[in-house]
This record gives sequence, C-alpha cells and structure tokens, in this order.
Amino acid sequence: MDVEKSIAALNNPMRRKILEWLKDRSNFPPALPEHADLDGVCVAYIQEKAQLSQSTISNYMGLLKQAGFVSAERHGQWTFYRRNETNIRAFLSAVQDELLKS
Amino acid sequence: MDVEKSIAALNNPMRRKILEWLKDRSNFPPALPEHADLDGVCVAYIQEKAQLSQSTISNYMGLLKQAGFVSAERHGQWTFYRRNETNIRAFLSAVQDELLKS
DNA sequence: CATATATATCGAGATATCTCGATATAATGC
DNA sequence: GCATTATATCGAGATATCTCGATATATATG
Repeated sequence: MDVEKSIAALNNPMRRKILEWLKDRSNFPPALPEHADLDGVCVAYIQEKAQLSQSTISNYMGLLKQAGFVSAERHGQWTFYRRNETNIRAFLSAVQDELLKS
Repeated sequence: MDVEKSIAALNNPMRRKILEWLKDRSNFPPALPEHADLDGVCVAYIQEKAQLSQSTISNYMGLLKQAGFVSAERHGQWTFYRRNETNIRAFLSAVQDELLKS
C-alpha cells in the first residue's frame, strides 16, 4: 500500500473517471462472445470512451495498476483491466488512518 | 468540496506530514502565553519542523487552506493554522463515494 | 512466414508543480 | 515615522507530469 503512488495516480480527473466507469461493465461496449466469461475491459474500449490516445490510456492503466487500483489479465492480444476492490478499500483505509488517526 | 483540488493538495508528502503534525499541538513548541487560548500553529513553527523555506511553507499552507484541510486565523502578526476536521471528513467521504459508490 | 490487431514502450514538446530567494504587506513597539 | 517580526506574494530555475505520435512487442490468422 504505497499511499504516495496511489494519490499520484488519483491526481488526474480522467484516471478517476476510468475507475468509476470500471464499476459497471455496461459503461463499455459488450464483450466479444469469446470473452464473455472475463470481467475486465480491454484498453481499446477504455480509450474509445476516454477519447484520448492509445498510448495515453495504456500509460494511465499502467499507473492505476502500479497503484493497485486495477488488476490486469492478458488474454491473447487483449489486456483486460478490472478494478481491484480489495486494494481500493485498503487505500481508502490507509488515507483515512493517515488523515484521522491520532 | 473540490475533490480535484484536495487530491492535488495531498499529492505531496510534506503537506500530508504537516496535516499529521497538526493533529497534536504538542508536535510544536509551546505557544506564547498570549496565544494560550488559540488552538492553531503559526507558520514559523511549521517551517522549523518541516525544514523548508518560509515561502514554501506559506505556499503549502495556502494550498491546504484552499483545499479546506486547514483553517487560518490571523492574530496580530501571526497566522494560526489548524486542521478543519469537518472538511477533512467531508473529503474522505467524497473520495470514498467516488471510489466505491455504485 | 506475412499481415493484421491489441497493447506497451519510447522520445519529446507543452504544461504544471516544486522550491527557493527576494520583495511586499501587515502588525508591533519604540 | 522607523525598525523589527511574521507572513504572503512574486519571479524563476529545476524537475515532474501530461499527452501525443512513432515504434516495438506480442498474439492471432491466413
């Protein structure tokens, strides 16, 4: 739990937006039939919704992953990103402690 | 509650450290007798503990104030900064909502 | 193996943040 | 008014972040 890196990752409106979008798979186009069993979203879908360049989104997802907010799983040519709820809660808990605990 | 501005203010280790120090007045030198009734800390004390320049600390406190994390009160030539617990909790609540609420 | 597709990485210009010293402002005391 | 003290603001160089297009890598398919 690197609070430093996590806050830096959140210090960008689009990255926070992406984390919100990932709460609900239906924010993105339906998965291909062969990916029906996977609960992540591929980079191209995120890029389409964010309207930023492919490299920027790939970079963003890398930062969110390093911060622990998302997990990535490769399947063939696709990388599926999904929220890591455990780590998100751990971050919130850590920030809460840092800001409130005496 | 400007989450954007708040996260930016927290995106710096020393500013977070200062917020932690302000939890406990005894992290700083004792107040002057004439300030005994005030529960804030003056800039000079914060600067001494942080070991950064006066202008940097003044800037930091300004950012923390704009984010709502601290309140400032002028008394003569001194400005006393103290945590704004209400706003800190409001921020935590907002981030929690943004990250978790569906 | 050649081509196509999806993603990651690289390099760079634009912009923002950091942090300082210098200076300005405000209040105090003589 | 003048000197001192506390804080705020200004201007700037150093560093970091943003975001892109170009390129590299990995996989799938013919």
